Amino acid sequence: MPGLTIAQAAVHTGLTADTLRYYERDGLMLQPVGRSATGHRRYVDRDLRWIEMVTRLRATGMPIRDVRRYADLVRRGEGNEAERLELLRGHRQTVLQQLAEVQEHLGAIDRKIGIYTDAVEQRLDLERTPGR
Amino acid sequence: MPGLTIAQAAVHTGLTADTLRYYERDGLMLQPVGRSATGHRRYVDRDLRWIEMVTRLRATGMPIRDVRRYADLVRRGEGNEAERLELLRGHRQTVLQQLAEVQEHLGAIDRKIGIYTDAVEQRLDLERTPGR
DNA sequence: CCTTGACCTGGAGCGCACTCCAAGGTCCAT
DNA sequence: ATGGACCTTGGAGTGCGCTCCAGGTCAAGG
Repeated sequence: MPGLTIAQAAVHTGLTADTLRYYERDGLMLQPVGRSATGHRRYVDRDLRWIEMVTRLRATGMPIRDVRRYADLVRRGEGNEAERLELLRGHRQTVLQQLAEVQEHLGAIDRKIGIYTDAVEQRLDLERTPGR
Repeated sequence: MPGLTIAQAAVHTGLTADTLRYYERDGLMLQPVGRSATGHRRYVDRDLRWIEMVTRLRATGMPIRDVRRYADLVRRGEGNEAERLELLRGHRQTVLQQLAEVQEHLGAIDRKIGIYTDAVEQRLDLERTPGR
């Protein structure tokens, strides 16, 4: 019987079995995952590669609803590459902006860390030379 | 009457008035925001600067509960700089890791964008030279 | 034969971070 | 002094993305 069980797919993708079922229910898969004779899901390569893409989109902050829109486009087959491109490029811009924002905020936090580091070192110095 | 009204503070901080009240209720402020004679909040400089720090922590993904822990430390006054440092440094590491992860995923998405760009351009070429 | 355990489904529940609302008081320009 | 914008509180509601659960099927091992 080819393909991975849902538990194996969970390990492989780093998601939980619950999340895999949820993604499928929610229309994020390109097609329903195949089933064994007894109705158990079998994840084949194509499924796993698609889940990897979904994971990348999610990990970069794309909402489920937009992942579904993308899945819808891919599912419809060739001919809408321009639309897919627009969606991905839009997402790219969003991510770049977020990255820049986070980096700026992190810079400010780093400066704060610098201040506390100085304060703590000064305290240590004082302790090292007691009697003021 | 000194300080900004909640509406003005909202504009200044980029948060909503509701969120400002929520932050205060949830223990994220260093002390309760001052009030006018009639009980309306007045945000002074110190409040606004603290909210900016909170915003930076939130924007870099720190959960409310950790911001509150940090606020608790600062509220307790001098002497726990080492603890604050530990909290901020821990957060810094988390953020750096996230940034790296997002950048890696974005790289993969960029490669996908490249593929679609090629596909779309090829389609355009075909249209430009009809009758294959 | 019986238990164990992996899987199934539909649906409820949860944690997070807000966001909104009702009912009422305040401010101020005309 | 009146209308309308703004503020107060406590508490309920929302959207997101899972996460968990009950009750059931099925196959394999002891």
